[in-house]
Amino acid sequence: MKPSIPRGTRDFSPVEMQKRNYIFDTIKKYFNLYGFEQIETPAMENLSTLTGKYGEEGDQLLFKILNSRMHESSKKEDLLKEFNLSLESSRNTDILTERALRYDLTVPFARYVVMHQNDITFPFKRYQIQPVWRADKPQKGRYREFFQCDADMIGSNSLMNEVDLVKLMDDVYTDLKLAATIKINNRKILSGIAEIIGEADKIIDITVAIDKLDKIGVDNVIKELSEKGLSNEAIEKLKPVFEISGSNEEKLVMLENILSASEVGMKGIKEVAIVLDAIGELGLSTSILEVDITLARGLNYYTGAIFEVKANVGSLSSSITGGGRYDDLTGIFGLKNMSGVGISFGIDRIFDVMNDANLFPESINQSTSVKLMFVNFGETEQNYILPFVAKLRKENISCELYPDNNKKLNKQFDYADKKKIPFVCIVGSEEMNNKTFKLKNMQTGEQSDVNLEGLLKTMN
RNA sequence: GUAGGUAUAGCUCAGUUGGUUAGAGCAUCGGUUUGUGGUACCGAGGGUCGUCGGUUCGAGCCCGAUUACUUACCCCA
Repeated sequence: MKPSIPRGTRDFSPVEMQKRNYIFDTIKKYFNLYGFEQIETPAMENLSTLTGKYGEEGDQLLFKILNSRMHESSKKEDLLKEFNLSLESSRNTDILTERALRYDLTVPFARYVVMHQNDITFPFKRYQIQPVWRADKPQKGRYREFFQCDADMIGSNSLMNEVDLVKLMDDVYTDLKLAATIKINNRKILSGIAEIIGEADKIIDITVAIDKLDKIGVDNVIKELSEKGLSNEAIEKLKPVFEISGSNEEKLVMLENILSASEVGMKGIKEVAIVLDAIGELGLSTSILEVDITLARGLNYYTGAIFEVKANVGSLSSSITGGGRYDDLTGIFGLKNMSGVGISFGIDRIFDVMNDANLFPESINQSTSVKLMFVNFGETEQNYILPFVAKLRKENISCELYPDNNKKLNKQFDYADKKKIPFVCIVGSEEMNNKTFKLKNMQTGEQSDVNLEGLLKTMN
């Protein structure tokens, strides 16, 4: 049998893990620094917990888990009926599937908050670093299994949380030496636009179309909108929105003119302005903060600020971080008035960008931390060396004894070389008699006889 | 869902207008070197050419179908 792994999943080599951990550690460092506490939730959730939270598209991308032991069921007729129905259209039936793999970390977090509300002190700041699964068609920068690094604060309406998150993103990307543009928008502005032109129910079509402005141009966007059933006068009213450009402040002024009659819209503008002002005071180290009214984000649960980060380097055009504010995600689970805001770092895409642009420090291109390998000549030598290995390890020196005692020396040296182990120690009968160690520097090729003291000294 | 590309050794890939026994590099193993790697030289093993069917005297190559992988659009981290 030829081995393979499911499409959209990957194995990670020691070198890749070294690089991934470099990103994980950096993100974790700032999560802790900003006061977030770590939690974990199960890989699978009840299907009912997940459905309806991500919009139609998201629901289609859920990896559902087929119920087990269906062959033992006493309701095989019902099973068969449901199965046939599900061949006709997408449907979720408990009798066929009642669990699914998590699609993101935000909804499971909302579920967690409701379930553990008595133990939580609000506002609650949590972080979570775990894989999520989406039944998407894989392509560049898109995987079916990938890690998200989420930081959310829930139980606070303050816009200072948004400010904190922008600073956090800037800190992380500055530390990673990855030039990034943080795009910010607000769902209330989008609602305002839809309200003003009198097509509140077409808000998604409108934002999707606006999003394509720089890709396909004004004319094509208008064409697409009229195909979606937008009236000509609505499109006329929408035209000023297409013209919005300039600095962040200029954009907001233009928006104010357009949305002055919309209460929600004006509120959205004000929210963005407050965040911009605060960031203006604080300053960002390397990232650029940009108001982008075309930023829509499909996830249904966002109600306020929306964030999306793109790398300024590399060939990946998709976002490497996303997030926003959700006012009532816990409501559906029975806990009202719990506004939350959060962001999610997409570590796999960050990895791709950094690898592409050669942003990893040289020092982590090594897979092993082993400093010294002892050559293994045979059983006698092996037994003689073992206590020294233990001693070195007690001194915090990472070392190993070549495990097989019947392999030729060139084989053993080859192993040390491939693993990039910097020192090899040779102990045979001669060295045992003289109580010395023959130590070879694999980089320079130099070789010398030392006693135990000398060995420890060189290794430290 | 729509549209392209690819499939040949463990890996990365050559393979001419269809013609004898399908090749290379890397990797593996052995040797030059039984106590010395990274360099060099010599040698060995490893293939139902993704699968099924068709055209042909003859198919890795041409045609059809199918599966897997991959890229773009949509959407997303």
